[in-house]
Amino acid sequence: MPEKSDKNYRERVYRIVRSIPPGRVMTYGQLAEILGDGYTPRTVGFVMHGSDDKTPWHRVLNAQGGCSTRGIVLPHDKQQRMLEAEGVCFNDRGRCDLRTYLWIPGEKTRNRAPSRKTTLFTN
DNA sequence: GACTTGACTAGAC
DNA sequence: AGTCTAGCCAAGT
Repeated sequence: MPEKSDKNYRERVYRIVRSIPPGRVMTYGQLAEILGDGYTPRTVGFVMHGSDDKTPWHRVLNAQGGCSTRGIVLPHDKQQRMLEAEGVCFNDRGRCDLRTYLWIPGEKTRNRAPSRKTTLFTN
């Protein structure tokens, strides 16, 4: 149980993000839900903004399976490229299939399903 | 201490 | 399928 220290929750976020294996991705909402203490995707995003090089921030995507870097200093292509290097396939719209690549902590690693026509989860 | 901004999301139109 | 709105929390001003 964290004591709700100032920067404790941030480390918690980093820790979770670091636990994401290569070739897998997580969403801000998912992270917020894991944190649970009333944290929201916004907060997670803000934390990720100050992530270190040790944190695989590129494995964190938005709920739509795309990069929400909002064109700050990070070229969205960069993140996509890094993920592609790890085996994540993106469609023409720059979105990956979360149903296939979404990582859920605690779940067993399952083989990556073959690209099923790049159908989006929320059709 | 109030106001604004931000690497978000879900729901409504 | 795309656009708009409201809710949410933390940090900076």
